[in-house]
Amino acid sequence: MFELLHASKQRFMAIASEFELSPPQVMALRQLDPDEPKPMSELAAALRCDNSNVTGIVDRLEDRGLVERRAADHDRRVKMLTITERGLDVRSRLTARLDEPPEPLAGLAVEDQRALRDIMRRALGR
Amino acid sequence: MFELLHASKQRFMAIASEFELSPPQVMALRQLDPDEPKPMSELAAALRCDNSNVTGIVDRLEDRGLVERRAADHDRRVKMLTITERGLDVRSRLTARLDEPPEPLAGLAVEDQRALRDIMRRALGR
DNA sequence: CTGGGTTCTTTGAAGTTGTCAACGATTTAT
DNA sequence: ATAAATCGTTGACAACTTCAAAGAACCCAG
Repeated sequence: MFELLHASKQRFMAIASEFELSPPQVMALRQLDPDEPKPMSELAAALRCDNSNVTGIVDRLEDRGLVERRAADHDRRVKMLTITERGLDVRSRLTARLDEPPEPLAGLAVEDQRALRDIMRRALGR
Repeated sequence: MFELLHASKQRFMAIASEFELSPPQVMALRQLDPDEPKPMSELAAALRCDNSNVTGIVDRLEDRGLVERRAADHDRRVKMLTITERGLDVRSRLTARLDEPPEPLAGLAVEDQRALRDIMRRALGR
């Protein structure tokens, strides 16, 4: 189990660096819904980290033109995050890459893959 | 899958902070064999990070008296890492805690757990 | 045995992540 | 209208990470 987790982490970081993104930046991009702008605090909650941390992460994503801040209509304190066109392109290639079955699992028999999927569903409660 | 990884990471960090250790410190302690001193470079390889990185991590473990550096007999350049008595105590409690089945998996039926174990073995080539 | 190249660890600089406390702007409740 | 709560930012600090460069020790000619 530990082994698998470590391998997955390595894979994740390798894919992240393919796009010259740090792991938290990938997580942020992943969380951002292309159709639905999301406030900073919501992203912080999804990432389970402090609000002030998200400030820096978004700063760097914005510097690369992948994300945009915009003041919300209903409350000028909150900043809504939207993905730019470039961000969308990166995001889609990134998620495609991440959704590929990881190498150790890809070699499994189809029946094993199905069994694994079903067990996972039961474990996570759906 | 992603969900499970994220949950596992949270669990790992929670257990690490129970012992007031950072994740890399836990990884280092885990890698260290209580019976067999290991050189810094070997630890760096196991952790898949730069040698210079290990210096700092071991510094902090040594400050807490969990680990000791000792010059190797055959080559005074290499520093062998040994676990102190306190380190051994922490390490054993830590691994015990980490080896407990994670919550989402503990609730599975015994047959599912076995099937999962078998599939994992096949995936990792045993 | 002496010198040059190699290897192991450390140091320093730089960048990212992470937390906490404090602040400014804004909103909400009294 | 004033006070309290909320959102994002900033600043301080600690840890991790990598890279380049240095120091110490080793090894191998010559």
